[in-house]
Amino acid sequence: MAASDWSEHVHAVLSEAGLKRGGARERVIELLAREPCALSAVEIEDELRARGRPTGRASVYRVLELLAEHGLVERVAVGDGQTRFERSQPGGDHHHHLVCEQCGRLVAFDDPGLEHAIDRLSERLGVTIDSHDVLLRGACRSCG
Amino acid sequence: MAASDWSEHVHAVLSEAGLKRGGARERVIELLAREPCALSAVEIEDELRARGRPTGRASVYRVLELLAEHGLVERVAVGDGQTRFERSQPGGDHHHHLVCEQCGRLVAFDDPGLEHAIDRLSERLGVTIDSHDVLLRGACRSCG
DNA sequence: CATTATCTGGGAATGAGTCTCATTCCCGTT
DNA sequence: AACGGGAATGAGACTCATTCCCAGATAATG
Repeated sequence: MAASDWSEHVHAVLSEAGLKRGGARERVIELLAREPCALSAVEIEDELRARGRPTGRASVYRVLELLAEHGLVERVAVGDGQTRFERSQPGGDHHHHLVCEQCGRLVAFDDPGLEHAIDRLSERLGVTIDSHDVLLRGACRSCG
Repeated sequence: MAASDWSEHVHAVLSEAGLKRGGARERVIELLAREPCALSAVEIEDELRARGRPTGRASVYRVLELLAEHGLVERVAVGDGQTRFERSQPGGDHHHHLVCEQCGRLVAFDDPGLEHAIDRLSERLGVTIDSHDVLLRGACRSCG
């Protein structure tokens, strides 16, 4: 899904939900569309200000919350005390992350074996799993 | 590993590292030894005060940091804005958690299949994995 | 028991995230 | 094009976990 497709998809979903448009929303969506890397609310606020489009903190958090509610972004926790957000893949596809302890870079990956193991786990434990997160810590290929 | 064994192990490791003893340290260690469930620093501070052994906030955080550095406790992030800590198992054994979205309870589990999937992943991606976290969100057996 | 490095705790500082509320904006209706 | 009401926005106060600072207490050692 290209950035522009994602952004169109977002607008379609939000309009479908009967929501109006607004400057702050457009700006945050546009930024997320162009920067697929996981961004924190603070980074988004700073980046928008740096681009000469200052946007209220409350609005940034509101937009992120709204997008998350509609499954349009995913929260990514990498263990620094901040919540990061990145646009989610279509069709329920999702990936996880490796945090490189040397360079701090975030490496995305997906793995059917891992997903399968989690599915089986759900049955074994007799619980319902709505969602899951996996975070690896280590050295990325360049640093390892 | 029984609680008392863990507590002895902790004292052995810290003494080996040439550290002195102190009241705050003893109190936090004792509490963690008896309550294997993942506790946050705030909960620890409150619980100690409730037991009539008030302990400075800074000391609680310092002890937890110290124990974590020596691999004696593990940080558990469940996505509320707090870091939780629980005594770590011997021999590198470890488990993961399911957060019940209904009752908020934390359910611990382990799964060789999951660990295996992560091991293979390391090879497939060509990266070194030092540690990993898995967090499931869903409904526990009583709520599901 | 003197010495000294370590430990402790009160409180101020920090920083992410939340809340409030007055103002502004969008958009269907007139 | 003007209107009206609900939605969206933003400034800043606020919460709350965590960190920092520093002066005073304490444990181990000789």
